[in-house]
Amino acid sequence: MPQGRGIDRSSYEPAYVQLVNILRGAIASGQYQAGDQLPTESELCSAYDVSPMTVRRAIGMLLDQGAVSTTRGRGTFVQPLRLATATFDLSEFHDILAEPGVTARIVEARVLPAGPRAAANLGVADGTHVVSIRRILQRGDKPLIYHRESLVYDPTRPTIESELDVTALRDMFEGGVGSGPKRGELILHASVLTDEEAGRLGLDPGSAAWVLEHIFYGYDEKPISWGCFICRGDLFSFRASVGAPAPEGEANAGARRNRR
Amino acid sequence: MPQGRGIDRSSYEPAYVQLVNILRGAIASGQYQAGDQLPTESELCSAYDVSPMTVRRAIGMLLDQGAVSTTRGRGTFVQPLRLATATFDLSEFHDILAEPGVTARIVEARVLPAGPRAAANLGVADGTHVVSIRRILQRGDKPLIYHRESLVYDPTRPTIESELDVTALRDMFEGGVGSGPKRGELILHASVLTDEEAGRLGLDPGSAAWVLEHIFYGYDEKPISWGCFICRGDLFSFRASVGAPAPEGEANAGARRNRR
DNA sequence: TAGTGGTCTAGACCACTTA
DNA sequence: AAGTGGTCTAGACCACTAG
Repeated sequence: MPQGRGIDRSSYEPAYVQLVNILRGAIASGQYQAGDQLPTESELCSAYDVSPMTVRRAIGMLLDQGAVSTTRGRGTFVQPLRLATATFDLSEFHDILAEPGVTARIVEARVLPAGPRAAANLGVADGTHVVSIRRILQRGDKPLIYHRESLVYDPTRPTIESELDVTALRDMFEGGVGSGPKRGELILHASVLTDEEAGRLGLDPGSAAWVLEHIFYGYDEKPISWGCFICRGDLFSFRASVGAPAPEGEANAGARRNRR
Repeated sequence: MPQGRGIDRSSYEPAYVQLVNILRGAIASGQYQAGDQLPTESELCSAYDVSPMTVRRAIGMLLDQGAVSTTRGRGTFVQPLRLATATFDLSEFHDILAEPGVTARIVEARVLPAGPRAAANLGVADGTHVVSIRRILQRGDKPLIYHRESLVYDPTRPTIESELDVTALRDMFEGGVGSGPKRGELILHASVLTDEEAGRLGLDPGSAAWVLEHIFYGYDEKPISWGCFICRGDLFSFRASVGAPAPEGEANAGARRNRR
């Protein structure tokens, strides 16, 4: 049983968060190692004088973090380090868009017949007219991201003008894409800049780049838009950690919920 | 209030899962749209005849999925689509390693003085001897991933031999890295193959590639290993979705075949 | 002040594993 | 048969938001 700490009932920190930190600390320090069994729920209940639901919630959080696994009838066991649990997010992109000096410059916006790839992805017949938008995200004069997008052309939905400024992109990350799309799929590719892309971004053709491809669907499950963000490989990378999170002594847990 | 469904107490599916599906369906169908307030917890309790904890758990899941946000004193509200909530995982790597015909071929394994980057990342003095391992992951004869790794040389820990076969890599994803490391950090870069890397992978120099860089730390918070997986950009991509997850009945059309 | 979600209690019954 | 985690109940008090 972890030593030296108990639950501080007067703390602003909920009991279940304290318990998570106690257990995670015991794992991080090697007191419980991969494969070891944690104390049973009832043991934890009596050891820390909390109710079963509180222990359950703490263990549930460790489960979500991949730190332990549970088997009904056997117990709770410390999980070994697994790369497969690592996840990457788009916070770097989001941070870029949130910066004050970042603007979007439209380099093309017109209605034209869809190419074969756009038609396939948008679920329309080859040659159907779609709205094509190309824009550069830049900080000052420095291009960061080149965005190409094709939207199904729907004259009854005049949202197009509102799609054109920076806030449209910012909203895509932060606040929602109009009220239209209900669901999106993203694919991240490694790529190398073509001549056109390199020209837009002011780099040499053949430079490393990310491509973040996206498709958005409406409530009817039909595609609304398809496009991709082409990002300088030298400016963006993705980070993740596995195992015991952040060695910083922060009491950062619990902050996962309730963003916004 | 969502219509037409109730909680089936005789189902193998827990009540809270059923409630999540009911609410998510109501959001996906547009019955509740971004910004709308969901029924309060007590309303849901009486509407579906379940206890507060069950409703709470269902809403907690929607919160984790980013589908709703909650504010104490105000209520529960449907979240708009936000790209920033998308996460990518390494399941493709994991799947590759799990395939039966995939093997690891050691192309180098020796003790040599650390270069400046390895020394810095491993936290040892420049020129300290480290174990350098380079291997190719291949399916049959086809190279998929080139892995370079440097391990701090510790004669007291003779785990080195066991690090050399396929299972060592598989375990890194699935089962854990020996019993040594406790924590790891990962960085994903977009890159372009150097001559040496291209030679190892049987591709042309300048091809697109992923580089997954990793550092593992032991219980003493000292680095144990540093290295990177260099992966063919044409074979790997990362997928994620935002908003209501893809419907069961496979309506995702062309999103699958697409590879830029 | 009324209503909301956030936390927590002290149990219960069940399915499952192990011996 | 004993012990484990998985689900669920029917409340409680609190902090916060709103009118």
